[in-house]
Amino acid sequence: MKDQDGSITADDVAVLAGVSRWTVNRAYKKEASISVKSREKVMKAAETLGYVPDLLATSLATDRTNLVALLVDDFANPHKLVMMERLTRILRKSGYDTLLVNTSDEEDASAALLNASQRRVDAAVLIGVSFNDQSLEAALGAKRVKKLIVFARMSGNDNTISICCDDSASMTALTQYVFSAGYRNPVFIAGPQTQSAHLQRKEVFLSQWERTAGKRPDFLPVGSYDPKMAYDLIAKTFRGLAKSELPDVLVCENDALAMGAIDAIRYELGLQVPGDIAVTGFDDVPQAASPHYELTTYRQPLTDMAKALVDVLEGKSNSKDLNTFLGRLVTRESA
Amino acid sequence: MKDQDGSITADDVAVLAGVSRWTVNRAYKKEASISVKSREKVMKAAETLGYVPDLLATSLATDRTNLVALLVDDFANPHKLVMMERLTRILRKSGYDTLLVNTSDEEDASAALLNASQRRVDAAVLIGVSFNDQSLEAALGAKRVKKLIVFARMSGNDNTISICCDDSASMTALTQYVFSAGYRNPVFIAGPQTQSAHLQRKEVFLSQWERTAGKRPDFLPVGSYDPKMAYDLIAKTFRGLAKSELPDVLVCENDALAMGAIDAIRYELGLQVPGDIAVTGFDDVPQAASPHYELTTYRQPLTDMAKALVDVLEGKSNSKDLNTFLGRLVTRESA
DNA sequence: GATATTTTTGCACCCGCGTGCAAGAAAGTT
DNA sequence: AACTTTCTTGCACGCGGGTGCAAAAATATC
Repeated sequence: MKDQDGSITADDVAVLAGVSRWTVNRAYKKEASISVKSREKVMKAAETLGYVPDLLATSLATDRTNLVALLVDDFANPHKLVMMERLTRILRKSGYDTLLVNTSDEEDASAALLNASQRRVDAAVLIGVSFNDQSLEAALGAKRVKKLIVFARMSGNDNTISICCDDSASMTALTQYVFSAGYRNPVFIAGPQTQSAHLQRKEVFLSQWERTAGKRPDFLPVGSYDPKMAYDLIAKTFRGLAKSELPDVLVCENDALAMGAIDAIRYELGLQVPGDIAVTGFDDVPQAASPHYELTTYRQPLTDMAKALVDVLEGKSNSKDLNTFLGRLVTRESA
Repeated sequence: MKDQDGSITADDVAVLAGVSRWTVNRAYKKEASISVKSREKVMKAAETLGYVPDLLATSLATDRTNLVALLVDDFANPHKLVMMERLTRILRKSGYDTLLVNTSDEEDASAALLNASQRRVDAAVLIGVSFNDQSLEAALGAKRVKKLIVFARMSGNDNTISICCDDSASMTALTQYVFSAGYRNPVFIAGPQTQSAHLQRKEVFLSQWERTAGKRPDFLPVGSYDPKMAYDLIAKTFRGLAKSELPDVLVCENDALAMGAIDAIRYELGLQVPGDIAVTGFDDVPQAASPHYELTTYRQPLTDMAKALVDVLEGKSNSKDLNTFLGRLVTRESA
């Protein structure tokens, strides 16, 4: 029995179909020169044998794996789950599979990256946050990685393609909304301050607000996009302050921070949201819609961004301006 | 230049080191018979050239990819994020990479699965929920998948290895806790009722409670492990009922449902948790600890389970009793 | 110093499929 | 019918490395 080890090769199909192995493979190639008869014979034989072409061998021969490494380092943020779902689904639709690489452990990050490159991924997509320059550099150092893409985040590195929504436009919209809603004393809750790949939300908000309201707001950087961390920091920072010393709105860099903020305001400061302090987020994670948070936030056009990613992978990305995606402000009760 | 296309092969290293290609490869094999001198020469040459063995070629030759497909179909449950983090990290530590396969789209599920098998994954790990029998069957049909593992869930299929915590023990503990806390009128909030791979929590709870309190509780099946769905169903089911008609505790199959339940109780029924209706969950997702939920729940020993998974992958799993992991009850304010 | 052992190394062939080219078959021309 | 042109097909060789065995080198034995 040929298939006793469970693997049927093109050769097996070839003998059954009465053609050569190469004809078998041609049958699977869309634009191959092969007669309809042969293709049918092959396909029928393939079906009865349960043959499927081996992607390993194909990849080795073509130097194209149709594999994308997705580097994630921040599993505390529920938005990552949303991104993963969207990316894997859309990538799959275009024929790509996703290698999930956990880079949350600093030590293992470069090893994991090296490993992915040894698998000759067609591209590495970073949806992490605290990618310090070493990690990025390591990624670039792995020559085998043909493309390095920073997703949903700007990149300062030239060897990198970044696909993200227009932080400037989005934060401007948010700023205007917050201002016109009557808030006058905001504090910006920022995430980790990274160098290579970062968000511009803080800068945009601070300068936009200054331009609009005349004074530059304070900001509070949280060590990571973790609701708990935001909770603790906000509790620590604002506890015991008089009403007049408190901000009237916390503009948070994303929903993870915003949810921590809301909890802290309610359960540590004993205040109302939005009555005493309003809160805004960014991302529109599923939980943001819960009646408990009712978070005013900004939803990125993830599907479009993912499609742009596919275009980049297939080399048909027209230009470099992939940082101008526009999402939409989702206004709820929290501000 | 050899490396103009970015790929240095063992041959390149061989000429630099002045040995044959085979000696180069031997240098990378731990128990290979090679003189220390040669190994050093090779390693030095490899380093200056930046050589790393190609995993694609290795996999093809050895029929071992060190790749595990992780099939996920339920991205609404934050616990999935926790599992993914844990699994990817521990698998990586043992030399495995993870292929993330999104099977949430029913149509694409089998295609995705087929694709994974074409990559000759060493195993497919299901951490999904609504795997109906077709999906499972499809997975088994893909001969190339050497092992099929159902993680954190029982499997009725014999060709499948299931690694999960002891639903019986855990739910018994939970039942006892709830009963001794004085609750007498529980309703069980169940997830989708699947066949092949399912949880036994409902059955265990119902029978345990019957044994303890004398009467079999009602249960409410939710279409998916989605907080929103649970929210809507609970709102619809209990709205307008008199206090006496309401349960005093909702025992939920997992935290996702429990969080939806809590929100519904508070924001739709206008009642207190746990004052009017208490709630318990299962999984101990990060959000369960938030002051808003303070959810009493049960934490599975994910790390141990992941390690057991590695044992299975490496073929050194002693027996079939991988369903007896014990977690611990985490008691908080919600019940 | 010659022979027997053991260690190290090289090599042919294989994993499953892709590419470019040349031979063979089919279709089109006059 | 003989000859072109076009379509199909087969094949050598390559992708990068693993395996088992035999030749070569190093070491041990008497």
